[in-house]
Amino acid sequence: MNSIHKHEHCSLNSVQSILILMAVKKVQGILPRQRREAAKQNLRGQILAVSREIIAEEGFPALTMRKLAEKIGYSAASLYLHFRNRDEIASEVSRVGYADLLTALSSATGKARRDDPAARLRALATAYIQFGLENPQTYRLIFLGDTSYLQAVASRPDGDDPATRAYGLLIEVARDLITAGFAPPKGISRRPRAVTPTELAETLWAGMHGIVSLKLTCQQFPTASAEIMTHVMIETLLRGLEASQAG
DNA sequence: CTTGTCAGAACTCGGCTAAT
DNA sequence: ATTAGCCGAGTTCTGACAAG
Repeated sequence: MNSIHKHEHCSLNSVQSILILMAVKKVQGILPRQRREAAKQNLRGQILAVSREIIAEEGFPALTMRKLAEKIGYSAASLYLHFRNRDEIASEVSRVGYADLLTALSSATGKARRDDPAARLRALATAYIQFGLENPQTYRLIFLGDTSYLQAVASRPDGDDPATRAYGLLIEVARDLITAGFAPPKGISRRPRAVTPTELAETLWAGMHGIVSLKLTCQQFPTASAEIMTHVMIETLLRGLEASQAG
């Protein structure tokens, strides 16, 4: 017995019957499609979650399609219904990694006084280095691995790009430092000019990245703790900038 | 009947190793 | 030093199956 016949036993007028029929059609037609889509999204999320787990525990090279499939209880072939290839999974995991980094940096700089760029730089550098050391496999994936994943994140059609936003946060701090008078010496060339926020930001990033990557890749060296290195790097840099301002 | 999902088989490729 | 064979990995093809 179909839905129409069921409703014929009720004392309903024709308009009500049509409305109910439409509702039934909606439940039959659209809701299952929504359910399927929800299930698909759910599985996609599960694939990404397990991928992150594998990368966090064993590193990116350990993320194989067969291992991933085994862990989620499907065949390797099924993974290709949800992702174009392994690179697309890696790009998506990278994007989540950048998003986590952005959250850490935003949270740290947000706690510092807005009108104190030196304090914001200290907070940002500390958070960055702490993130790298506490999430070594994620850091390796997004900054020490294949740079094409960064490009993939930056060129997403939906514009969801936490990598560029994190970079923008660093440039913002650099700009505030310059505005506040923390200007590096001009004159590395014959035609002196003021350093740009981008140049200062990239130099700062090189220092922070240097500490994290040395700590992750070289167990014996450096011997100084990351905490000491961060402190010395930032304070030396700030004093240098202040001195250049005075001179 | 159509559509979407799944798994098994097979293909291709790169890295490693033993034999020559 | 070179080559053949093996192995593991990513990917594709194809047919079975279930849901609508």
